[in-house]
Amino acid sequence: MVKKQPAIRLTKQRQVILETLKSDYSHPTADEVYEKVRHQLPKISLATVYRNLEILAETGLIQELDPGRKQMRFDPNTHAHYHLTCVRCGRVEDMAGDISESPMKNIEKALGRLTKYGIFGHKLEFVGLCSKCMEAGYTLPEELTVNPGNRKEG
Amino acid sequence: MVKKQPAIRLTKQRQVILETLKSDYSHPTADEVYEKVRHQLPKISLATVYRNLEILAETGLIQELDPGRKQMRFDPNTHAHYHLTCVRCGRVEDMAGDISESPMKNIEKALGRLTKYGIFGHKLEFVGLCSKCMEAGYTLPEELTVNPGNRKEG
DNA sequence: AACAGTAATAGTAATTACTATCAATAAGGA
DNA sequence: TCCTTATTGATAGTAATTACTATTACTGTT
Repeated sequence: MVKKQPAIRLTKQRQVILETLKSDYSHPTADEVYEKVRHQLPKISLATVYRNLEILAETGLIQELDPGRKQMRFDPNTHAHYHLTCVRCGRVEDMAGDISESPMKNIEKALGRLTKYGIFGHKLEFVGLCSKCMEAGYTLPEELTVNPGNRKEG
Repeated sequence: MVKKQPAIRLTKQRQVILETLKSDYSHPTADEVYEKVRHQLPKISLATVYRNLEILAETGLIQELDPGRKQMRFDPNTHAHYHLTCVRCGRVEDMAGDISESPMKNIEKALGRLTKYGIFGHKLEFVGLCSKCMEAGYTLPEELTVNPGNRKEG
């Protein structure tokens, strides 16, 4: 006898949140989604947006991104792909072209043996300044001694 | 006439924070550093610890890590190296062996041309369960459709 | 050694990005 | 339509960090 799992209801709010995100490839934050959704549902609560983004991500309908800043971002594209994050403004873009997955998978396997971790994936983020930030006069840091992905962003 | 930049004073607090971290390769969080430092300086303020960790990281004496969780971590090893994060307990380890940097550098260059970003680095994190979490009975997620680095950690 | 200028500190309030709680509401099957 | 319970809006709470402020203490100069 398998316990029946709770049905996921298709509420108006959930529907609008999903539709809004599905047409937005800017990798918005939760509050950006909230602002957009409010045009259609002015009374929606921010908590509802957070709750539904989490549920939609768990269901696999959207992807939750953690670009190494304080805010999560959300992506309607659920295929495995890499992102590019601007260290200054936080903009996130899809990576053009594709980096082959297989050599990384081999590295994962070797690592699992070496470290006794159960490795199940990796996260690869390229960081830099987007063209807008460069146009605004921001420049690349001159000297780099450490993995720049770990630098503090402005 | 170049404006003289403010001198960075070597206070007792700063000294103890640096020494404490330099002998701690567990990649501690700010509050873990705070607890350790308090043994020597019971009256030190948490804000002082945060402030100094930031300054030390900016100065390049230590490295600030963002392992994709809510808390920053700190590393006395300022050489470029990769880390391994447990998605469950947040433990961070140095990656054993070395992954060659050069192919990644080539990818960075190609990406810069493609995207018009000023790419200056990348961040590569392997994620999984550490041996302790596996011993405690936690298992790897069965099905993965997306880049697992973006999954919500428990 | 006394002084001036200012970097740094302790203590605490404020902020940010969520996350939990809970009474009221509304899907969706019987 | 009725009933069960998933979901909602409103708001309080939380964790990690950051800002603020009065006070303290270096450091170079007399």
